[in-house]
Amino acid sequence: MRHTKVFIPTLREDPADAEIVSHRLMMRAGLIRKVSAGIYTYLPIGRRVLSKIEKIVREEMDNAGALEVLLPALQPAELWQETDRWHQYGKELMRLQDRHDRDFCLGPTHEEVITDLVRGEIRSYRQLPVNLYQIQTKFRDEIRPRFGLMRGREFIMKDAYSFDENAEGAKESYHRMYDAYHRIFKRFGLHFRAVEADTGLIGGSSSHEFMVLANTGEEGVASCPGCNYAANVERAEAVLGTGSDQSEEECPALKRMETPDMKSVEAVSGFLNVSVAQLVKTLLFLADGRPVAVLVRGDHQVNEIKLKRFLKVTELILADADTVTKITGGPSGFSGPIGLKDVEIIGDCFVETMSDVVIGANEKDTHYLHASPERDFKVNHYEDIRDVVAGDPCPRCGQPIGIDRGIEVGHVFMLGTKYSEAMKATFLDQNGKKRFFEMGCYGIGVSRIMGAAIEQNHDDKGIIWPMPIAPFAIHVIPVQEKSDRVMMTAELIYGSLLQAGVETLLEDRKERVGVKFNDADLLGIPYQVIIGEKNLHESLVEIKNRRTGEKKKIEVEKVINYLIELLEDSPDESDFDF
RNA sequence: CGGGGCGUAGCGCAGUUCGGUAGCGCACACCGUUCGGGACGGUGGGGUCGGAGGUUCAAAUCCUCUCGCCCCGACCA
Repeated sequence: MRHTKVFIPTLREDPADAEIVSHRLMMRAGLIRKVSAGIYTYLPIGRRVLSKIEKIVREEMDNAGALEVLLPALQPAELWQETDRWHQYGKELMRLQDRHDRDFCLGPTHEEVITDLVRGEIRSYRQLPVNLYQIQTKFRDEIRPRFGLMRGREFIMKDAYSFDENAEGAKESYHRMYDAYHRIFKRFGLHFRAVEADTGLIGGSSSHEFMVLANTGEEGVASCPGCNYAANVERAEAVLGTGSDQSEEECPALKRMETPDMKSVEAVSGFLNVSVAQLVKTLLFLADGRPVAVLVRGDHQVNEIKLKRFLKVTELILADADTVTKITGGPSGFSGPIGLKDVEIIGDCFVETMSDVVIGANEKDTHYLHASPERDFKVNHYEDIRDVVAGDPCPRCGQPIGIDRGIEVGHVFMLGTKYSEAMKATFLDQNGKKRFFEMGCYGIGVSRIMGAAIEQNHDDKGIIWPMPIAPFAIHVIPVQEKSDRVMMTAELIYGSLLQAGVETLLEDRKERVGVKFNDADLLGIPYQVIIGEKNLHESLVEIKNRRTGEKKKIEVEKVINYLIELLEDSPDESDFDF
């Protein structure tokens, strides 16, 4: 396409309200515009990228035997009342009423609608399994939409739902989707990991998240370099490695120590000149209103999801300063397990292996030295309740694991019969017996992928698209638009590429080169063909690799074949050799 | 919902402390020069200062209410 015929309103300056890099670059490169918080318009280039993403998703879903449908975004309350999610979903559900005051919502997800469809149409095990998917706009009234496309109130998602006659079949469907997701993300040309994940509100027995790795990601991803273990840090098991035990040396007697104003772990460790790993911090929580003391090593973090699961509570709040004093008798910052009364004490497993530690004394400006679990204080339960950290042993093979940041772009769940039971969705099995469908659901955040791809692939000049989802493959840039020779060559190359089926953008604006080059780098089309008078005198044009910045001069007659070969050879970002 | 910040031209901002009738840069239109990394000169157009109410001779500026946006937190595919 010709630049002057496509609407690409680039911005010279960063928009004031865009914080993260993908948001800034999508605004600047003219991919999106904001309409309201968490609500965006996709401009032509943005829409092209979405189409690329959708095309790959469709091809792989179709290959995996899923069938595309389109479910309504506007959904009646009755369906949601059947599963009780009309209430459970809370304020995140966008609700509205029609002119007769009947309740509706804008779908944040489609389990209810799809289950309603299937229960009405599928009667026999002979019709199973079935997997239906759609690419559609979803609505979630987020507490706080943020990060541009990363957390919108309206966003585009591919969701698929599988229905099987039994658990084994459901497992098979799940694995088919899991494999399809691997192919999809590989084809996008993105670095990603599939990780074990928490099932959250959707429920079900098993689930994996697909994370695009980027250091701006919101999620922590623990993964093992030695085996294929990978998990969301929310869920990753923290295990004791060999050698984590302290020496058998006798621990000296407990000793009180003045620690004036030393409230934080770092302050105490600095003041006493001991490592933070020699401290045990005590955090007070209110678990459904009940006070609980939690012990973890000074440099470890309490994992509230694990703790919640262990305590089997729905609400877990870190106690405020007043509550701490009420529970422990001492000021916040000096809490410890010694002398705590009427409080359940949960210790992280690692604490059990420690001895001779520093702990708070539940008294202003005081800590204890040389404390040892069991000898000096009692712990009711030892449990894995902390976040894993880099270097922790892999729970499968024991090698030290690494922690990366990731952006969740896909999630697959085994749902079991949660929805089919709630909605009485049954079929007849071989014996003519009614059974509930075994379900699975599978989501891909289509619009979020666009943002995640940019988070992972950009530099200070702009976007660097992986070829498979780039809006165009080649950007043809004539330098001097007044030169007939330059313009004719540009038109020739542009025309030939189009004829060869290569998606090409021709820079045909009357702008200075600086503007053209800077906008080209901002747009991030993988290869730029730069046509200038100087090189043309020697019948050469220049090809610039946007990712590496590498430039190569090629003879005009050979450039089309050269580019076509280049595109065939480099389907993704990991393969950019000339 | 709690904490912090911001709404002035399409975009980025100054002006608000201390009231005096709105400005800068970019962008846009036209003319000329320039032209392989965001040019220069000239001319020109564009504003209910987020909205409502109030105080005042006079309000972008002070007061009250309200709407919107951004960031942190709790929460979440």
